[in-house]
Amino acid sequence: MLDIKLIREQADLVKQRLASRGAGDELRIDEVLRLDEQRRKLLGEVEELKALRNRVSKEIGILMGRKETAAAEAKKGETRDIGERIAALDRQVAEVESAREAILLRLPNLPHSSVALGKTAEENPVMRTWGDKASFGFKPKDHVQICNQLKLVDFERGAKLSGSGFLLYTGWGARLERALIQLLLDLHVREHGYTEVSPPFIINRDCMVGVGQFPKFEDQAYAVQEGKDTSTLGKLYLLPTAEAPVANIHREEMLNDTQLPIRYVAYSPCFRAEAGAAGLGTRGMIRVHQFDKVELIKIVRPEEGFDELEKMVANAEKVLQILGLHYRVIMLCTGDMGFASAKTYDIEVWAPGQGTYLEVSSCSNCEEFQSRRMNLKFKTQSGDKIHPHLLNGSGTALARLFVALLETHQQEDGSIRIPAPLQPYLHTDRIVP
RNA sequence: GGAGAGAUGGCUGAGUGGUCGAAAGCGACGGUUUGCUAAACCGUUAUACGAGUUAAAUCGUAUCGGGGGUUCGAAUCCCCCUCUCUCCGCCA
Repeated sequence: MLDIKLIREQADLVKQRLASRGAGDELRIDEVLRLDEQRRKLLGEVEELKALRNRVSKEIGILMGRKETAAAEAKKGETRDIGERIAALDRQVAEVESAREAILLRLPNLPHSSVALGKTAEENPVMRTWGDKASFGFKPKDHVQICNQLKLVDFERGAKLSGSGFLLYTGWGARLERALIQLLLDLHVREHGYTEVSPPFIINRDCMVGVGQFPKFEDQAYAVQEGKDTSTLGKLYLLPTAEAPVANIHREEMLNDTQLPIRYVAYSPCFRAEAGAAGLGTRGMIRVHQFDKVELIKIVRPEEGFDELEKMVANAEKVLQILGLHYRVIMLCTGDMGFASAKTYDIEVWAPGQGTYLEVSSCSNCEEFQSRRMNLKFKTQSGDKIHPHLLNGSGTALARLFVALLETHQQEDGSIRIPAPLQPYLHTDRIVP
């Protein structure tokens, strides 16, 4: 959520930076300002009436104490109708306030000044690449062929269980997936200093609003119901990313400066309805409704936010480096950035069988956009209470990593060479037909 | 799922209709005293929104788990919900 004070005081700046996203959000600013002004005007009126009521009530109390009942009754008559006027004004305030809130919750974050201007993904600058595209002395297969031949994933039966876009990992495939999760968690915990957490996979609405997933992208989530009746529960949702629960761990809290920076790493499955992407548009494991991911979350002082973002990207890159996978890091331009982010780097891994780069990580600094939504603050050394920066990054998504790994390390004989760091987890150096 | 108990400021905990934003204690912070430390003593110690100011000061409103109601007035009475604890049932 954007700071309403910033919108009030620097409306032109806010409009200009929203406009750089190219989604037309700047057109809502004047409406916000109008509602905000209306709200303050109504607040002034109703608070004045409440002050009057409080004053008279207090006098009545004193009169009652002195047993001057008649005088007290007279005063009651005086204030009786004030209550109705207050109630009416309160309703108006609530209306205006929720209209204002509805827009504010749907306005995306302002892109950071260091972000490249652009409209589409074509304009995302490449920051760096690592390694080289794998070359083969034979015709490389794509991951679907490999999975079928080595019986790593049973696509048909996955669809039988849950529908298209759900995967059934089998045999070495299931073991490989588990080994990767373990490797990634250990890497970030032991070498990068993150604290491992394991969140619930079913989360409430507040988590979704807190990270900016809701209300704008409500149709992307799977809502769950308990049995027949959810009337008293409110809706719960399958997490689209571990970011949603983990970033919310300290929601509504006042942290101490000494607690920062906080770094969490979590494994979770991720559930994406992908509404509007009928049939998902891709075959195999590239785009599915459920995939595993190891997620990185940081809560940091604002002045450290962008340094910590660079470190987070480096942490995610390390995953690909130790697995010997060629990748590139791109910066998302203003037009391609996600809703909550002020600055985002994507890491794209090379998948030889696809002949394309696949996004396996997206690392963002959301600045205080999310911490304001979730009322998360910390007390600085000088005693100020301010919102910390919240960062999230994939470290990394698994399904596509799985694809790149198979396609990169496939051998002419149909086997898969397992990179050394993964071998202790999988207890083999090769997956053979 | 059933029965009961509870939710108050950073923490413990008092408060069953009227100067209660809230006693007391602890903690924290500032000060005095002190050879040093400790102790003692004095003081300060919530958040949000709005008005105000260059900035403060200051003023107003709201907040005692959340929402609604009764009343001139609610931490206190009524209703609904959530969560925590204890016991029973069920269960991995």
